[in-house]
Amino acid sequence: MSHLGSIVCKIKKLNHLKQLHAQLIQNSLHNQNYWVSFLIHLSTRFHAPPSYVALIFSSTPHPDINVYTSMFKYYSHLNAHHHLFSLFQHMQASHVRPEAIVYLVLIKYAGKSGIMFHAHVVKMGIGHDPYLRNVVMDVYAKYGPIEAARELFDEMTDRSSVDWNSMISGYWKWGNEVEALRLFNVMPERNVITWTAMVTGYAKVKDLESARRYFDQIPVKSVVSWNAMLSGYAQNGYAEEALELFDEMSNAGIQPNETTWVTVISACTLHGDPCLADSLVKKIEQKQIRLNYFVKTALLDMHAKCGSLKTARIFFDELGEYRNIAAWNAMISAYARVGDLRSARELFDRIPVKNVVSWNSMIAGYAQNGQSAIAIELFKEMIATENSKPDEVTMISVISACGHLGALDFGCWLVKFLNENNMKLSISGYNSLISMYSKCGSMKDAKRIFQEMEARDVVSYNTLIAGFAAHGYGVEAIKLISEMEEEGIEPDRITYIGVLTACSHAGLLEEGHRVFKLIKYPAIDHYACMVDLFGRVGELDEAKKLIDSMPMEPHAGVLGAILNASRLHKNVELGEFAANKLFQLEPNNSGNYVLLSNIYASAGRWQDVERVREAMVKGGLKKTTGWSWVEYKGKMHKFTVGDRSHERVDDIYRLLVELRSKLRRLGYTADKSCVLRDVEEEEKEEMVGTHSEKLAICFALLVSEVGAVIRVVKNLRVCGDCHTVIKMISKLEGRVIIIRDNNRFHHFIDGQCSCKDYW
DNA sequence: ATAGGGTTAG
Repeated sequence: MSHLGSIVCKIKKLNHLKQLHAQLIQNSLHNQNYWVSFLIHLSTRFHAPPSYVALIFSSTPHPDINVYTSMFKYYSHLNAHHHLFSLFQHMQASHVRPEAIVYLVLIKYAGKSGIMFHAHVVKMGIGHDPYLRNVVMDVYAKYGPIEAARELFDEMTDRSSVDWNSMISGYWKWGNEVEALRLFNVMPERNVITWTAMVTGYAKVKDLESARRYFDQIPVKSVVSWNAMLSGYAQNGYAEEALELFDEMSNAGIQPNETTWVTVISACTLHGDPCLADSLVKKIEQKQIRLNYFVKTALLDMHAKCGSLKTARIFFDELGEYRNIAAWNAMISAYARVGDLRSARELFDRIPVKNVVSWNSMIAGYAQNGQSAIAIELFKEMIATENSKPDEVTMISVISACGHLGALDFGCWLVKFLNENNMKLSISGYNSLISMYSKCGSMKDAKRIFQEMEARDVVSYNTLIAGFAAHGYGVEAIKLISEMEEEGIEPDRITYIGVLTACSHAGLLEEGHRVFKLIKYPAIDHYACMVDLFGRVGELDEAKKLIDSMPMEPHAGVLGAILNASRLHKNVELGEFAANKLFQLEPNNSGNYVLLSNIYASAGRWQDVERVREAMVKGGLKKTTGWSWVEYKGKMHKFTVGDRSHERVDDIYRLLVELRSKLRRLGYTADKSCVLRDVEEEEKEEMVGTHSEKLAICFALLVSEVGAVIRVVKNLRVCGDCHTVIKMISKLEGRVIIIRDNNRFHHFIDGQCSCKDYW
């Protein structure tokens, strides 16, 4: 027994705990309630793995209330709420009568669902226990309704500072700054916890000056106060201030704890400076502090974001059983960030219990790596899964994916979903809607959302301007500059790129020039826009002059604008100049070869056309063929060249044949391009749908029998043949057709396209 | 025993 005593004295680590356990088994004491609750208590402190703790518990023949209480605390520590409830049922089945302390732990840690035990507490007549009473009130204050907390608070005749502090934090939590401040001012006795709650509260509403003012007034700061201020800076993006405060803290002789390290590591991550991160890791190693899984997860994330993915993975693997949901999520988003969706998905599928961030990381991963359709599929899976409710971040990713596909029907369904689930959007949420509507070709809705917003930021304006630019609404884009200045929002680099692009697409030379002069320090992209503007309206000399006057070397954007202008205005010499430079800059871009060969073709220089084509083949380049999409009843349909995989393929090809005879009857036989040529030359049905665009257009026609507007959305260039088909459909059927081609929109009405320089 | 601080997603 004295040997046991010496072991108990030495317990400081998980290993010592296991030694004690082994010793207890030797002495046959391992299943006695006193020792079991002691072991579980230590397991909580030393972060023992769940499997180990479960083993200790299950080998106890008749666990008493103390054992259960220790287990409740252990599971609370792990955030394993589901275990709490099954354990409570287990306890009731074993006829162990719950005491106040059990309810306290249950209510406190089971969070929102824990409050259902309030009724038990009242029924058992222990509702006046000062600790339990505070916990009930605190849970109401945290999870709502806060009015219920206030009722309990007002009923109390003997309020402690703990009760006051719970109410103040509660009001902050619900964004009620006024009431939090009022209680702070009238409470009889404030302590360091009260002050720290105020610091956190102000940091939460991004009022860091007030937060700092309260922080400076704290008579005796605790390490938690320092951590609160540090995290206030870090969470609001002030990495430098956080690191400065950390120095101040060290100078004041305050020992950082694990939470401090987690906050400081996240500040370094935010700073994105690998050297800084390295020096921090060394500092931590020097101090030989014990790293809990929180710190390890923060380090994992730091390496994933500004170090190496390999090191991050090492941390992830090392965490083993302690791996928490944040570690899984950090690793998934790390893989997604570098485009390794397979590794990301592999981890995602292995997560034991996913949370909303897991779903969001994976959905955003797909959305940001050009897999919009899969992103939407995963979202549908998410809302069909129990216990996984999407939040604003989810919706922003899905709305963005929807915009990339141009799926307007599904976009409208998402808006309905937002309303039905009472989801409030922040400015960025509204911005994503503006972008989605613009990309789906519905500027009316984009404008409506913009006007409905209570407050806008620079991104709201930039998004709407980019939409106007894509649709060729130049005047509207220019107007927004003055509107944003009236609202007190400063235009930035992106704003001017948008407005200049809009001027360019609308052919507004003078207006664009005036806007260009407003820019204090034009960036290279602004020059590219101006070159494009000069080029499109045919002022090729001015464009060339601007390039020569630029203070920087022209990049691919500038030269691409010149090449495109040379094609539009059939200028061989300038085209050759730009193309030769572009071949050096972007050897793998087949588009430049195609443009140059088009220029030669328009000048009738067929030998040169052939030469460019040969050079392209020699360089191993192929003209890229792509996919076209059409949305029908919220589902996207994808087509490619000669595609016969669609379920309504027979209908589609029949429609194409009908369209062909209709065109022929009306005398459209010898247009240089046209569908007819394909058929008559080859006399094969497969050739009818040589281009994916044609198939997509026909499908659109087939499915939108009622609608007046057909939206065809695609990523690649519309070929001459398709252009003819589109024109004919719009004329024959009297429909408006909107095509997204090269990220620009072309509105076809009565066989006319709104863009002057389009084909 | 009860109140204040921490990692992950757009």
